[in-house]
Amino acid sequence: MLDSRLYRDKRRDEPVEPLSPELQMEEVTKEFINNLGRVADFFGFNRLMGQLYAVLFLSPEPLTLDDMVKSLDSSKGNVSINIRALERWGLVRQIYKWADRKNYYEAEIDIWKAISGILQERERKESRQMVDSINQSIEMLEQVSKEASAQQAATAQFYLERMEVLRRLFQFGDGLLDMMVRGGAVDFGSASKLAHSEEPGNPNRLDRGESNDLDEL
Amino acid sequence: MLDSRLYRDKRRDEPVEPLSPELQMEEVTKEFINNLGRVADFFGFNRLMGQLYAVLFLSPEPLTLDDMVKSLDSSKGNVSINIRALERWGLVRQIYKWADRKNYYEAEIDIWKAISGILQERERKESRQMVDSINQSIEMLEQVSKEASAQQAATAQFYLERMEVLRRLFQFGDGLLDMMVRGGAVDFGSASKLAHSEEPGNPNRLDRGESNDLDEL
DNA sequence: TAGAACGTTTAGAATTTTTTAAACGATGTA
DNA sequence: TACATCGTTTAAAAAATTCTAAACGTTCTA
Repeated sequence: MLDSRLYRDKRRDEPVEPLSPELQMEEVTKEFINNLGRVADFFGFNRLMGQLYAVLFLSPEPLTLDDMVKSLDSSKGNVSINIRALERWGLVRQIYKWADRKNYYEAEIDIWKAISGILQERERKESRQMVDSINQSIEMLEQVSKEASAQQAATAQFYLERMEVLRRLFQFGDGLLDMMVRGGAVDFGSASKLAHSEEPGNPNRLDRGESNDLDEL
Repeated sequence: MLDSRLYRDKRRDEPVEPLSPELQMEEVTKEFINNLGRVADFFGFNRLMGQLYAVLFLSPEPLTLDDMVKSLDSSKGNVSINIRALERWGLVRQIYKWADRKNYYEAEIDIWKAISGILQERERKESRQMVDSINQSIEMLEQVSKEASAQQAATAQFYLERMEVLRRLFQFGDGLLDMMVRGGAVDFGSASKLAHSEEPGNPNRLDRGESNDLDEL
């Protein structure tokens, strides 16, 4: 898809004629746009969102819709929709210019800020949803294991054990996300113990007030 | 999609007639399968993979292809393909029974083990790819900023600054993944500084040998 | 008031992903 | 040998996602 002379496999050492600076810049830009497109896909957004962010990220000045339509060769409607999605995620912001009806956009360069927001609003939502659902299930299973026949109670008990494993995992994940957003510290030494149901003996404390040992969750 | 009596909105307090233990177990199971399907989707797999894992996760004995086809009401081909994908990711393993031609499958219960593998092989691949590409770009831009006109050199310089920001981010991410896999500790206090180009003054050391301060990457 | 410039919405087209049903090959059994 | 069982492959269908081009409403300008 990418027709790049610069990024091709270096092992075949064909003579690489030097490219003009203009072309080199163009290659760098294209490669970058492609990459962010792929990354966006990977993270559950879509290619165009990544590409739009890339274009803005490499632009010294804010750009208009039509600027972006041109540089990405996409349609105006598509760009309009996706740029607004980027805005909602805090990855892009709008700039207003005096006496200019056009909307200008620029990339949020403090990426960590944007990522924190995404983690908080998207990933944590997911983990909480899972934990909540599992907790409800556990409640129900405890009910069942009392009321039901021995046979059923045994199954319920089995479910309970398994559910508990997953609950720990997702709570671990949620704790991790929380630390990422709030700037705490996390020790993954405990993560490998997630599958086992023993109580944590002595949690490994870290040396900052903000830290959090995930075993305790 | 889910026709659940138990998980419906509790705020409308219609009288909830008690369900039989059988039905309760069924509800719990369905809810769980649905949830893992959604989660799998969220993480870039697909719904069926999550559902298959869920079914195996809640089964005391290993199951055959046809067992899973029945409990998920999917086609054999589809299950075959997706169960093998799960196998490749280390989320499911095959069990052989003597004098039985059928293949039996069971879930990997030590989930953290499986997740580590995924992080190592999928997410880290992504981050490394990005870092490598950016590094190549930076090299090229440094070239350009020497050879080119003042005008072009200025643009190259601008690109360089922006690229550096992203390089830091993805290296941070890669370091984080590495710590997750290897069981180290990570301090997210430094993450918020990612966007700024100042050198880290005094890295916050953590109290275990395995720890790693991401500023230093 | 007419028309241009701009961003959004929308209906449908194009593309990608997921699913199915049937064909197939391999292995076992009567 | 004939037949049944089992898992994989495959071609096509179905579903979901992404994209486009045109219509539209607003706002500004001549």
